[in-house]
Amino acid sequence: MLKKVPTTVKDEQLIKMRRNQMVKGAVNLFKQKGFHKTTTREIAKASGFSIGTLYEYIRTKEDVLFLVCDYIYEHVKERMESAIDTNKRSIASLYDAVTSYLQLMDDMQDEVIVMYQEVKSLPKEAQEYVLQKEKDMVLMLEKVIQNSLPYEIPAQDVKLVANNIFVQGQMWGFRRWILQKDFSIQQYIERQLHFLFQSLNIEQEQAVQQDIQ
Amino acid sequence: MLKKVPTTVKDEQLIKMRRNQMVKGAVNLFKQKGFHKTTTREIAKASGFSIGTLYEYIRTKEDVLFLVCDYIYEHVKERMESAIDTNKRSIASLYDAVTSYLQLMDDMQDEVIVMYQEVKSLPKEAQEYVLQKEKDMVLMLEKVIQNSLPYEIPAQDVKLVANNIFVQGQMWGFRRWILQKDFSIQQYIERQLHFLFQSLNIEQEQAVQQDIQ
Amino acid sequence: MLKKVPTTVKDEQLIKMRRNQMVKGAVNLFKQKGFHKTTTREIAKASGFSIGTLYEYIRTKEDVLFLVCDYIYEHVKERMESAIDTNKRSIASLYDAVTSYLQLMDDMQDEVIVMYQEVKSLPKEAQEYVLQKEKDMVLMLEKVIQNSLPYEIPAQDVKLVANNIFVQGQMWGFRRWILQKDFSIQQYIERQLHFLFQSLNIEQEQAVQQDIQ
Amino acid sequence: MLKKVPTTVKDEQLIKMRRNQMVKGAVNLFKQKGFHKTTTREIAKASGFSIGTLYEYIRTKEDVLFLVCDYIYEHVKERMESAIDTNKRSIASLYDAVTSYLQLMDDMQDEVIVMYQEVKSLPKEAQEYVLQKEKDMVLMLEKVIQNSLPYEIPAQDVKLVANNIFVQGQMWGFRRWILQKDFSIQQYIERQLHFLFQSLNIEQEQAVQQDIQ
DNA sequence: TATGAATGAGCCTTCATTCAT
DNA sequence: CATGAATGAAGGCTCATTCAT
Repeated sequence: MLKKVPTTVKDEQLIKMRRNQMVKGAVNLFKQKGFHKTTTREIAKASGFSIGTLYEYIRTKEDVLFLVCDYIYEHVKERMESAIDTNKRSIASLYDAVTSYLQLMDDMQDEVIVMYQEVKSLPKEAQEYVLQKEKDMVLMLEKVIQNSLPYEIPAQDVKLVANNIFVQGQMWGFRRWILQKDFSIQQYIERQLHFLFQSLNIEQEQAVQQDIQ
Repeated sequence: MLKKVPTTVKDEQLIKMRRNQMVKGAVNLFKQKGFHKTTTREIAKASGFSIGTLYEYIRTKEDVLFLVCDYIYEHVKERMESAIDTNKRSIASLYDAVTSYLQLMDDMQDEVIVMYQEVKSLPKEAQEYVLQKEKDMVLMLEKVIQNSLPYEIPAQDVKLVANNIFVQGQMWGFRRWILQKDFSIQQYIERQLHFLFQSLNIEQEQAVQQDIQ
Repeated sequence: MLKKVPTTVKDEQLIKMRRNQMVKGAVNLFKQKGFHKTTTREIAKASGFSIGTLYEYIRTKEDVLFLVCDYIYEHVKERMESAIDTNKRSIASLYDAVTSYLQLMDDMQDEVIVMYQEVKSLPKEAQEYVLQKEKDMVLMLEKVIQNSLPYEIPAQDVKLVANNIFVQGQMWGFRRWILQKDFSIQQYIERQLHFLFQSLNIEQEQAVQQDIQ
Repeated sequence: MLKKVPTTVKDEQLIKMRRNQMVKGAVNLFKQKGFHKTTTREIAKASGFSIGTLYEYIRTKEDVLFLVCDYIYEHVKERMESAIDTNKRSIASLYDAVTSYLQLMDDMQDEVIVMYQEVKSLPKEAQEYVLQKEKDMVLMLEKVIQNSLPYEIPAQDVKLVANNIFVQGQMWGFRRWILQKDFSIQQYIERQLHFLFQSLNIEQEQAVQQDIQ
C-alpha cells in the first residue's frame, strides 16, 4: 500500500519541507490552470526553488500530482478521524460526522476540486492508490451510519447513503457557482442534514439534543 | 447563447456529417486517454479523415472538445425533454423524471464522465455556455419537483433536492467501480427513489400507483 | 534482418530523399563533434529542414546514427560487391580485392571513422544489425582468400588473414595522422599487398601479371 | 608534455589514492556505458566518495577521462618496457616483444577498448598528449623490429609492420566477438607470429630457438 | 474540398558544476 | 577536507497548426 516517490535528496526532514512547499505551490497552479497546462517550471517557481531542485524531490511531473493528491487525502482523512468517532452508538454521531465532513469539504474546496479533476492524469497504479484512500473515507461514513441508526438497515442502503453524503460534500465545491449563490455552508449543512434524517426516518431534534448533552 | 465554431467549408450538410464523425471518434478517445493526451492526429484518424480535413471543420483542438460537450448535452437534453413533462402535477411525474434521468445517465456514462472531467479545459466562454446547459437541466428537475409535490416547499430546498438528484446521476458513472459492484441500475434507481421520497415525506406507493393509472 | 526506422511520412520517395539529406548532414557533424555532442537541432539544420521535420522521419536521435551506419555499410558493401568477384580462382582476384577494399577505405575514411567510434552508442539491437553487416564483409574477404590461394590453408588462418586485411583498411583512416604522413594510399596499398603476399608465400608478380592478362 | 589536472587538495599522497579509486571506478563504468552515458555522480559513487569530493580532485568530467587514459597508457607502457629490450639484436626479441604485447592487450582488453572509443571526447590538448603516448609505443615496436631483423629494411616498411602489429593487438579486444570464438589468445599470438615472420622472410624456428637459448 | 508534409514554440527532464555547511 | 543540496543551461522530443498541392 505504501507508494513512495523516489528522491535524490537524503535528508528526510528536508524532503518533507520541500515537498510541502511543492504541494502548496502546485495546488494553487492546478486550481487555476489544471495539471496539464501547468509547467514544471511554474511549479518550481511557485514552490520557491529552481527547476533543478524540483527534480531532486520528484522523478516526473506526475509525481507532483500524486504528492498533491496524497497530501490532500492524508489531510482530509486525518481531520475526519479526529472529528469522528465511528464507534459511538447514537444519532448524534452521524449528525456530527456529516457536519464535520461537509465543513471540511468547504475548507478544502480547491484541493478537492483539483484532486477530482486530475486523478485520471495519474498513472494507473497511483490512481488505484488514491482510489483506495477514497474508499476508506466512504467506509468511515458507512460505519458511522451503521452504528448510529437505532434500527437495522440493509448493507446496500448503508452504502448508498454513505456515497450520497460523500458526493454531496464534493458537490459543494464542484457546483460552487450554483450552490454558493443560494446557500451559506451552514445553511447547506443544515438542509442536507434535514433531508438526510428525513430520508432515514429520524427526528433531527433527537440528534441535536443528544449532541448537546 | 449561440456559440458557433467557424469553418472553412460552406456545405452545411457536409459540416454536420463531418462533425458527427468527429464527435464520435473524439468521445471514444477522450474516454480512454483524456482530452490532453489525445492528439489532433488521433482525432482525425478516428474520425476517418486527414488532419488537414479536420482543420477545415474546426479552428482549434478545443473546438473539438466543445463540439463533443455540445453534442452530449444536446442529446441528454433532448432525451430528458421527450421523457419528462414538467407541467404534469402529480408525484408520478417526479418518479418518472428521476427514473428517466438516472436511466439516461446509465446509458451515457462514458460521455458524461468525459464531459465533466474535461470542461475545465474549455476556454472560459465555452465553459459558461456548457454550464448554462447544465443549469437548464437542473432547472428542469426543479420544475418537476415543484409541480409534483402536494405541498409547498421553500425554493432553496427545491434547488437542493434537484442538485442532489442531478449529482446522484453523475455519481452513477463516476463512481461506477464502487457502485456498480453492488447495484444494478434498476436497483440503484429504486433505492434512490426510495430515499428521495422518504426525505420528501411521500409514500412511494402513491407515485407508482399514480403512474400506472 | 530487416531493421526499419518508423516514419510519420508516407511518401516512400520523399523518405528516401530526406533521409539522404539527413545522413549527409549528420555524417559531417558526427565527424566533427561526435554523436553525443551533436544536437538534433544541428542535425536538422545541417539536413536543411526544421527540427519538426527531422522527427517526421525518425523516432529518436539514435535512429539518425543507425541510418548513418546503415547507409555507410550499404555503400561499402555495394562497392565491394561490384569490385570483387568472390568466385574467380586466381591470385589476381585477391590482389584486386585488397586493392579495391583499401582504396574504398581511403575514399570513405570519415564515414568509417564515424561508424566505428559511435556504434557503441546504438541500442543493442541495432548494434547487432550493424555487426552482422561487418561480418558479411569479412566473409567476403575470407571467400576471396580461400578461392585465390593455389593451396589449402586452415579455415582459422583464412579468418585471421581476412580480419587482418579488414583492420588494416580501418587503420588507414583511424591512424591517418600517423600513416598518411609517410604513405600515399597507393604506397600503402602496395606495401600492404607486399607483406600480405609474402606472408602467404606468394610471388606478387604472379598476381599482377595474371591481372594484366 | 606534462599535463596536470589541477586540484583543490594539497596532500599529494591523498590525491594519488583518491585518483586511483576514481580511475578504478570510472573504467568499469565507461566500459559498460561509455563516457557520455556515465554521470559524474555515478563516478563518484563507484569511487566510493561524494560528488563534492570528486570535484576536489578534478576540474571537469573530462579530467576523469583523461586520468583514465593516462593511467591505462602508463600501465601499458610500463609493462611493455619491463618486458621488452629494444636493444637486443636478435629475432627472438621481436618474437618476445610481439608475444608480450599481444598478451598485454589480452589482459587489458576492456581498458584498451574504453580508451580507443573515448579519446575523441577528450579536449584537443589532452588528445594529443594521449596520442603521443601511443606514438611512443609504436616507436618501441619499430625499434625492436629494426634491431631484430638480420637485414636492412626501409624505414617506411618498419613503420608499417609496427603499425600492423599494434593494430592487431587492439583488434583482439575490439573484434573479440568474432576472433575469440575461434582463437585462444595463445593460438592468436602463435598464428600472428607465424604470418609476421613469414611476411618478413624469417624462419620462426630461429626465433623460438634463439629464445630458448 | 481533401491531403499530408512542414514548422517551431514549448515542454519535460538531465546532469555538470558550485558552494555553504 | 568532505558532503550533498541547489542551480540552470541545454537537450530530446511532441504536437497543434498551416499551407502548398
